[in-house]
This record gives sequence, C-alpha cells and structure tokens, in this order.
Amino acid sequence: MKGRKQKQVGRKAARPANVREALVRAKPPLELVLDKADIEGRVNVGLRDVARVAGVSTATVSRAINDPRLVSEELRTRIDSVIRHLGWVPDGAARALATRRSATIGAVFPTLTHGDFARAIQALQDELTQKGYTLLLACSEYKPEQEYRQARKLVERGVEALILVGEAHAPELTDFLLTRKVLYVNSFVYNPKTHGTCIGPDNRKALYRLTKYLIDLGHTRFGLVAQSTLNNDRAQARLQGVHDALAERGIAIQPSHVAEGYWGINEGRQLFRRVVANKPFPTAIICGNAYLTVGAMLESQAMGIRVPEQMSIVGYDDIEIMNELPIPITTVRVSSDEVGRRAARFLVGRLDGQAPDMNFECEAEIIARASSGPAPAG
Amino acid sequence: MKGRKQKQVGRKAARPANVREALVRAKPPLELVLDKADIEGRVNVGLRDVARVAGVSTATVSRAINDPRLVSEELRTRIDSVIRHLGWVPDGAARALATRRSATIGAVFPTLTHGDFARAIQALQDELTQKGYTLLLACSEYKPEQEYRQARKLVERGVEALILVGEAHAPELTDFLLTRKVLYVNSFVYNPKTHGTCIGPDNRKALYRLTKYLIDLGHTRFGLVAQSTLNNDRAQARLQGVHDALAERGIAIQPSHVAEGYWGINEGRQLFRRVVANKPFPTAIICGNAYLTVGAMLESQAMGIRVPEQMSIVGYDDIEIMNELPIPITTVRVSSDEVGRRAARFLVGRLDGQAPDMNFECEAEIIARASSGPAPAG
DNA sequence: TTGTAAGCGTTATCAT
DNA sequence: ATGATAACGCTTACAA
Repeated sequence: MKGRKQKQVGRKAARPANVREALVRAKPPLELVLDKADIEGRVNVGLRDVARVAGVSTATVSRAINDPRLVSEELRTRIDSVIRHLGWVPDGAARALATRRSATIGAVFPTLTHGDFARAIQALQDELTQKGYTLLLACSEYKPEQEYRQARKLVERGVEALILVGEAHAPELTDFLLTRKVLYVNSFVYNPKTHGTCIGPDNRKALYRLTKYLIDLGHTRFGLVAQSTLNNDRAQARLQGVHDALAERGIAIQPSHVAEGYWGINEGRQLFRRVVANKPFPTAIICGNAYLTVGAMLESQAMGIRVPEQMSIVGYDDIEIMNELPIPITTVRVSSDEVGRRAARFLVGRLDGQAPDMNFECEAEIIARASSGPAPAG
Repeated sequence: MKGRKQKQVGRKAARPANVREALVRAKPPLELVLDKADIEGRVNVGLRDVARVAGVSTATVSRAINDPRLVSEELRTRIDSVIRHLGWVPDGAARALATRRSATIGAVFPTLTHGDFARAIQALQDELTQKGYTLLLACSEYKPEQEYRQARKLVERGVEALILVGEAHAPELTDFLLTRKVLYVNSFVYNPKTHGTCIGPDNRKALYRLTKYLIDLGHTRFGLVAQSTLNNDRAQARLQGVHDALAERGIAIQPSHVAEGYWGINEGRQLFRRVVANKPFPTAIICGNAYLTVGAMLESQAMGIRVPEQMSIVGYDDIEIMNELPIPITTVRVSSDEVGRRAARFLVGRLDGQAPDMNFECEAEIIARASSGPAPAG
C-alpha cells in the first residue's frame, strides 16, 4: 500500500506545513494551491486536503457537504470553491464505514433479459436514484444456490436491503437473511403466508381467473404451453391456478396436451406443435410466458389454424407485440414497473424508519383481445 | 453513531476479558461463546470478534480469509469454524477503505429495457461475477447530463472502472474521467479516433454495407424509418452510413421518405405509414432499430404491401422475432453479448495490469432473409 | 508462521 | 459555528 512505507508519527508531522499555511487564507489565487507539491504523498485528494487548503477543520468540511446549514455562509462558499478547484470526490467506502450506511440496495434477478424483469429493474433504478440510493445488481440464472451466493456477496458489499424474485429461496439464504436480519422483499409474487414481505401479482389467482374466463367461453378441452416450474415458483403458482380452475369444474387436461419449456418464440412454436399434434386438439391453449405465447400464435398461423374460431390462444404478461400481431393476443397484464417501483419505495421507506411491514398485491388484469373467443360448436 | 458515546481508551479495556479468555482455547463447545454477552456493545460481529474467539490476532484472521496459504493448517480450520459459528460476513466498506479497491465496476446505460442493452448487461454481469467483481448499474435515459451525474456517483461509490455507451458524452464527464484518471470504455461504438477505449460495432460501416447491399439489389428509391439521433451517436453514425453509401452512387433520398422516431413497434408502424404515404413509395425501407423494424414490417402487411416483391424492408439488430415473423426480416446482427463480455474482460484485464489499451471492433453481420429482394422492375 | 499497530478517508462526539 | 480527535472494520508493513 502506497504512502504507508514509513510509520509516521502523526499526519501533520509528515507534511511540511511551510508555504502552504501562508497560502491558506489567500483570496482568489486558489489555483496556486493546486500545485502538485501540495498534495504530496497522497494519490487522491481527500477531505483533509480540502480542509487544509480552505483553512478549516475536516469536521467543517464534512458538515459543509452533509448539512450546509450548520456552516456559516462564508466558510461554505470558500469550501465549495476549494472542492471544485481540487476536484475532490468524497470516498464512498470511508463514508460507508463511518456512517455504517452505504446508500446502496441490492437486487438478485433470475435473468436480466426477460422484458418484465428489465422493466422492473428500470423502474427500481429510477426510483432508487431519485431517493439517493444506488442499485447493486446480480443475477441468479434461476439457480437457488447462485441466488444465495450473490445475495451474500451483496450483503458483504454493504447493501442496506435486498430485492429478490419469488418466494422460494435456498434454505441457506433464508437462514442468512434471518440471522443477519437483512431487510428484503420477495418480488413478483404475492403470498402473505410466506416469510418476508412480498410485492407482486398473485400468480395463482391471475391464471385461475384467466382459465375461468376461458371456461365461461365454453371451452372444455385445454392445452398448456407451460413454462418449466423448475426453480420457478411463479410458474408453479400459475400452473396451480389453471389446475384449480379446471378442477373446480371437473375438467381434466390430457397429459399429451401439456408441453413444458422455458422461453423464446421458437420454443413456443415447438411446444405448440407438440400440443396440437394429438387430435382432437384443444380449443384453448394457455401459455406460460410472453414469448412462448408469441411463438404459439405465430405457429398456429403458420399451420393455418383459425384463431379464435377454431382455437383460443392466451398468454401471460402483456408485451407490446401481443397487441400488434395480426391477431392481437389475450393476456394477463402485470405492471412490472409497478413491482419495481413499489419494491424500491417500500425498502427506502423502511430504511427511513417509516412504512409498516406490509405486503402489496399488484393487480393482474386480463386483457381480452381477438385471440380468444367462444369454444367452437363441434 | 452507536457505541461511540464514551471515548474509550482502548478496545480491550472496554470489554471485561474475564470468562471468555478461558473459553477461548476450549475445543468443541464453540456454541458457548456465541453467547450474546460475548459480543456486547457491538451490533455486528467483526473480524476482531472472530480473532478473539479463535484466540488469534486480527492479522491472522485477515490472512486466513484472503490468502489461506499464509496461515497454518491448524489455525486456518479453527478460524474457519469460528467464522461459520459466528456467522461473520466481512465488511466490504472497511475492506475497500483499507485496500483502496472495491472490486466493483460501474455501468451507465441509456436504458435497461432495450433488448441489446439487456443482453449486454447480462453478459457483463456474468463475466464480472466470474472474475469476482460486482456490477453497479445506473441509467442515463439518453440524457448526457444524467449520464454525467450517474457516472460521478458511481465513482464516488468507488467503482474501479466504468462502462459507458456511445462516444458522445457531456464535456463535464469527459473532463471528469480525464482528470480523475478513471478507467472506462465506450461500448456499442467503434471509433478509434475518439478519446477512450471503445468496444462495439462500427455503426457507420454496418449501415453503409447494408445500404450497399440494397443498392446492389437494384434499389434506388429509399425510405428511412430512423431512430432519433438526439443524444444518440450510434443512431447518428448509422444514418451517416446510409447517406455515405447513397452519396457514393449519387442517390438522393426524398425528405418525405424519411421519418424519425424513437422506439417501439407501434411507433414503427406510424413512421412507416408516413414514409409510404408519398407515392411513389420507396422500394427499400431501412429501419433504425429492432422494434421500429418489426413495426414497419407488421404495418406493411396490414397495408397489403407485398414484401419483398414490391418493397424490401431491412432493420438493425437481430432479435428473435425478426426470424420468426411470417416474412423473416433482413437485418444487421450485432452480438450484444460480445460487447458486454469484451468490455468486462478488457476492464478486468487492465485492472489486473495486463491487457494493453486497445480498441475492439465487434463484427456486424448482415443477415439476409426474405424481407429483402431485387428492386421491382417498375 | 504469527502478532502489533498504523493507516485507509470519512463522520460524529465532545469541547470550545 | 468551529475544531480536535476517536472511531468505523479491515489490511498490511514490520517486528518477532
């Protein structure tokens, strides 16, 4: 470590306080003190240098930047000018160490490329920036183990709170959060029964209602282009919603009419083909996420299936293209922005000691479009 | 600040070193020392507590976690066990302060929701995590002023390097980076003449070549569904590429065949309508970004225009849907992943003192699909 | 191999 | 309103 070669008795002693002392109270020629020689030994200018050049104590400089009202007009302007001239930028690490606050919030998302998460992150970012916080971002790639490691690292980095996705975490993570008493929220889920605050849609209910909507349209033969439920409690809850609604009416779903995949238009196409391969094919197809839905729709058209006359296709998450395709798609709209914004507000509120610890359910609205209609007579 | 109420002469003095000392060397019943009373006064356990409980010096604990080889087998396992039992997590701020390194890298993107940026961020994230760094993320919303503020804040937060998008920054930012000697890269651009390292495609060249490709197909009447060049040097460079190619062949573009917007399928539709409103409409439409392109394509179909027989439509950025629409779209493929990954590698390399300061051009490949063809005879 | 203690750049307490 | 200085929790130079 530079500048630590010799044990110094005291800081002042190490720096000849000769010419500078004279310059200190000089009025305008601040440029003079910018002379390299003045900041000898140290690589970066620090608050101490500002104080020295401005001829005040470090305490005063600290006050001047953190609560200017505590400092006299005169000193304040003098200090500001020195800061500008010296180009000083406060050191976040030192500040964090002294205050025990980092003004940083961490988030671990399964992926950053899915539209809904991207939107939530954007909103999160906006909101946090506005409130003076910074976002530390990590990615779990849908692996609980990795989520744990990342969350841990974020806590080491000093985040004051954590945003997670879903309610199912590695047990180590839950333990860790509990014993360290880390403030966090589970986003994109709503299930007050779980441990921790949650902010998001009730995934089960959303698909329960969507399925009911189709049942009410007379459909009885259903197909599923589902998203894998592996390490994905949201997908799991959605599937549960479908099954709950069907069970209520005593409708069974044929196993061959269920295909499970991950993500992507092309994958949606393939899964769709698999589902409709077994005649008679379903009159209603429910898709697990946005891009699977788009794929299913595109493939249905390529196959010459008339939608919604022969078959209804519905999806989850309302991305722009759903409304722009030749046959606009019925889907569930969740405001990811809202999830992100709410999460940010909640955490910042709690950190400021306000806001009670409550859960927040985001609306999941069914947007009915041309892709769904009454079940065909046959 | 807690625990700072009374001036303490020395730390040890403040803590009765009675019973504990005896426990220190006790073999298995480590649980005993977990007793709250042992960590009195302090809210969080610290390295000192670990050292005390393990009966070693703080230096040894530090070594044990940072370079285990420096510590004897015996102490190492003892320390590890104490760490686990105490649930200690090192304090990043303190470590950053002491080492003058934060293992953190900052990025400021115009937006997080565009597919290309999201992909780059994802890659960035992966790569950085792998190398032991964490990503601090910020968002400029395409505003140079905000980019400056965010970058500054990231530097305050102690990032060791910065990833920016584009080469045109606020002058304050350029100054700031220069005087603070901040390591950074301009991503998504390739222009070795600018200040700073750049990693990305040569936007001008890419569209120059795409335009040439269309010219070679016999097109002479061009239309533009352009992305606004406001605060967007990439869009500007792309436009320049188009104009360069056209100028070379003496082809002029009719002002009424140019429409400028931002982003989104719907916007693409509107702009497209505007462009084709002026008969005879262009035989080739070049679009400024992915979603504008999709919009143009969708609208052309809604209007009953035959593509590519009557009109060729080409875009920029190869997102999945381009290849999945009924008429797959010719476009320029830029590997955003590569941009992100390269940027991360470059910065980490430089921080480790390897890697020379060189620019890196990412390939921008023309993916010819069904949406482009020979100009119609008429 | 291990310990001692200075030092990282701030903030905050206490005294003036 | 301002100054002096301990403290924040770690790393590391130097001594043993």
